[in-house]
Amino acid sequence: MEVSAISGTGSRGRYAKGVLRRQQILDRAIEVFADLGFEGTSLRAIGDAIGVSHAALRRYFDTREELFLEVLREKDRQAVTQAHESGLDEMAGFATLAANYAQQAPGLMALRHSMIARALEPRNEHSREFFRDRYRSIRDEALVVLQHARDRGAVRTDIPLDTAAALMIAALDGLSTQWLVDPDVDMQEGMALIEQLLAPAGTHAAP
Amino acid sequence: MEVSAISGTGSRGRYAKGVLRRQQILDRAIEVFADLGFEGTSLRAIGDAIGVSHAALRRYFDTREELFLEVLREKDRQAVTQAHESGLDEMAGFATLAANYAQQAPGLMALRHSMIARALEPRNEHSREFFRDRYRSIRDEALVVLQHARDRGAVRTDIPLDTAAALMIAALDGLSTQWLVDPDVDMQEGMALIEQLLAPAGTHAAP
DNA sequence: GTCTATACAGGGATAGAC
DNA sequence: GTCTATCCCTGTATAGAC
Repeated sequence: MEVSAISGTGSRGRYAKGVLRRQQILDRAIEVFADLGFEGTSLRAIGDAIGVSHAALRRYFDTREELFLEVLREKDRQAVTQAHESGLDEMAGFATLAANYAQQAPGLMALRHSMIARALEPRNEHSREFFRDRYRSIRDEALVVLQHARDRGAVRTDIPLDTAAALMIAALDGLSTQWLVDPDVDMQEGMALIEQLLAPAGTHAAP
Repeated sequence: MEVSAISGTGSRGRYAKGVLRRQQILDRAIEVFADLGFEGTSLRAIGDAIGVSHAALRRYFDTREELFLEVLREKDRQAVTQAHESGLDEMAGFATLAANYAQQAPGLMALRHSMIARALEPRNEHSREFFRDRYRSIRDEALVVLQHARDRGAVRTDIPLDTAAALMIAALDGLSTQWLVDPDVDMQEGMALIEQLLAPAGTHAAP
């Protein structure tokens, strides 16, 4: 089946169908996850939602673990794109914006939680490395934001910014956890507080 | 309920054996978990470690989920007892002490992570309520510590302490996560920073 | 290349014998 | 209280149709 996905290129992608199928699997996986949660999103459930057998999924992903990791990779790529487009790295109040972003996607946060839990299994170095690298990456991104903020005089100068970056990511993660198990928890409030704490003495967050 | 597991009372507890067995299951579960992780700690694996079938465990715990929740409940009780004995609620630098405590028990932190992930499943309200209540409880405890610290002038007065309590717990959780997937992350450093941020301007943490 | 059918080992839960 | 046997589900793996 020579299905050309990209119109206008003129080059019939010989594996275009496979590429589309792969993307379809990832999309359906997220949908099924939203309904049935992590445990419920079995390979058979994903296959059923598409109309193929569970064995077919293995043409595209070696393991279920790898399938979910790819979901997370894709969401990360989308988030990076969105952040750059909206100039988030230059924007003040990004901590509360991050909190708001997290609250828009509770399913995604839950999936991350489930996958991190699996990454802590003794023989799952592969997933553990994924999250190790991911956290290093987002700490670096947070560090850049903090440096820009300090340049504007919005962050106190008596603290190590790399530690502050780790702390901000940690606060976001930890507040997400509390919020996921208890909707009464106000993530925005918590992230606003850490922004206030990071600001120089006598400064208040600008609207 | 004539349960008497404590020697010296003179009354032979009719269910003493059952109580001991129950405790034995919990103890072995932790040991097996340390070796095999969460997935590996199946009811059959725990049963094998004791010398009974997996079905026997159901006399003491309705589900595997409940068994692990009881492990966490017990660890929480022990932590509260230890904290009160060492007067932790009066002590300065409790954030870094908490970080140190977390690092002493990576297996326990991993177990909590796995159980929280399961608590996020759509039809697992029971576990979700457990963690919701647990977080409310430890936020309250953190709030008391912060109030005492403020009374001593160790915490700035322009922030809401209940939000600060949630933030400290979140920081501890989030830093734990980063440390679990990357031993290079320094939890103490992160918790020391949030202590510094909470201190009034011009104050430095006393040794 | 893509997919179905099938088999396998292992999981939690459960019923009923002893 | 503990057992065995069983049920249905899971992820993984392979063979072969088309």
